[in-house]
Amino acid sequence: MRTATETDASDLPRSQTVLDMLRALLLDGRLAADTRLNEVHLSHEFDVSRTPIRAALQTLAGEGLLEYLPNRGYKVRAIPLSEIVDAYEMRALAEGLAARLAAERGLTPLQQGEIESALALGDDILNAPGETLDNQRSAYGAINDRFHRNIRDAAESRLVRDVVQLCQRVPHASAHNIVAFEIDDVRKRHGEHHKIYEAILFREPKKAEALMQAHVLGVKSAAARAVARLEFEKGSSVQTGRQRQRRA
Amino acid sequence: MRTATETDASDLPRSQTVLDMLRALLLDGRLAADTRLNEVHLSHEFDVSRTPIRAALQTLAGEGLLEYLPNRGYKVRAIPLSEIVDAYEMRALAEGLAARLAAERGLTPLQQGEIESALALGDDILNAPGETLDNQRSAYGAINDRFHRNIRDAAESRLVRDVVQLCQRVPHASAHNIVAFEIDDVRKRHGEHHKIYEAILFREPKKAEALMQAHVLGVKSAAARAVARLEFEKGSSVQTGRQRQRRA
DNA sequence: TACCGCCAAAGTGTGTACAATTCTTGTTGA
DNA sequence: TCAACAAGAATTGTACACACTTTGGCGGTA
Repeated sequence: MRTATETDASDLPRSQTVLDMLRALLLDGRLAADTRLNEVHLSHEFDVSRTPIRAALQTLAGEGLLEYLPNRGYKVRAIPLSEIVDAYEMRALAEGLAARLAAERGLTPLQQGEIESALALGDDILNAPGETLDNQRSAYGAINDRFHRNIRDAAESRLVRDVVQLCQRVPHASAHNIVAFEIDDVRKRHGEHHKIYEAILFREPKKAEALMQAHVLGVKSAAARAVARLEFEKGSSVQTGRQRQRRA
Repeated sequence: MRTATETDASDLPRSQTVLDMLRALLLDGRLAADTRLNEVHLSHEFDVSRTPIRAALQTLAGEGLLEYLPNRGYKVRAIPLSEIVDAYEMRALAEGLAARLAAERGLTPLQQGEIESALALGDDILNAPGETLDNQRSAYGAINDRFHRNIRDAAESRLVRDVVQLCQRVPHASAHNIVAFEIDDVRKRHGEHHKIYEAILFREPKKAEALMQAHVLGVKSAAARAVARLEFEKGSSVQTGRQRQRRA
């Protein structure tokens, strides 16, 4: 998600590595909630001094992944389930606004090309007969990113970009979970992409906003279903392979 | 706006002062856009070492007030007018969501009391015959804050809180500008507060959300009118006092 | 036994020296 | 005159030392 050219208010050349690695750890949930992060320990772990460690921790606290306690350092913030749900609600509003602004301001030829190729690639992937479902889903993740990112870019609003980023940095609230979706859900979302693009292309701000809001909320439901399915499979039987195949 | 108890992912005891002073400078627009901030210079200015300065700068970059360039330090980010407008649009959505969530989850007796007293105080202030208009407006600022803050608290969503904070930290996009509003605008906004509170009290999420969105967008328009009026007065004549009185 | 205060250990907050990078400026050559 | 280059200055990036705060344990006292 993060690129080197992104002016991200992050920090320093060397700290960059530390920051990215720590953030990945947190987003993947590999660090338990309420775990306290010792600066000296981390500095040995990453083989740097405390200075870049502190910089990274401060940035992560600013992103809401860590909690800061004066004179007592940082600890992993516990994310309540409600916050993950809220992240989808908020993102629906923010990306809806992005779609509206994009429809108002119009697309550059480049953005238009990017989006159309993303849509076409999506069509191909979802219709490819030889591919396995898992391959289709994981390949679709990148396509999905490209579609949404180009619309956000077209909105030309830093604030919208920041808010979406804030929502995506809530652990487990990212669309990367698409790999666990039902394939029918992925198809449905892709169809919605087409409709949203049309609305933006035809300069219908209200329609684009409404469609995008519904789209993201649809993703929320699909994610909830995916989580419920995974929980069910984990808890009920060891034959997850058969169940996954039947339901997909 | 910031209190000591707020877990704000900011930073360190001593840096706190530096951070707050620098932020105030930036929000008031007292530092020109693209000004580069020299760490050594600032450390002499505030009579601390570079360490707390760096911490403050990093936090401010995270808040979007500064821009970070690797190996080249921080500079004041230029805020385009469109971003101020976007901040109101985004805040309308976020506070709308807050109102909806508050209506869904309900108010605590304490929040109910806070809001009702804010509404009553507002009624008193706006109806007080002896007060000057300027006094009324500045006194209303705190009331306004209290109303909105309690609704956000009732939403119990960290993300909503963060997004609103992000919007309010866009220079010139804060409701503190209320001191420049037409007094009739302030009266209108106050009336909307009453309606919003009713909707939340009667547990009407959709209605609360719609009313709050319209309310904040109304504030946007009022702010735009206020800015236009100030520009007009500044550019047209020196008799600002008489004009302000006539229009108010 | 329960409670209080003191002390030591651990860990964070700050200052500062030094390394690495970027910017400035003066010089040289065409 | 201008461009390219190089040396020096300025500025940021990192490491590390030390001061302050917090915390947990220990012993003494009621």
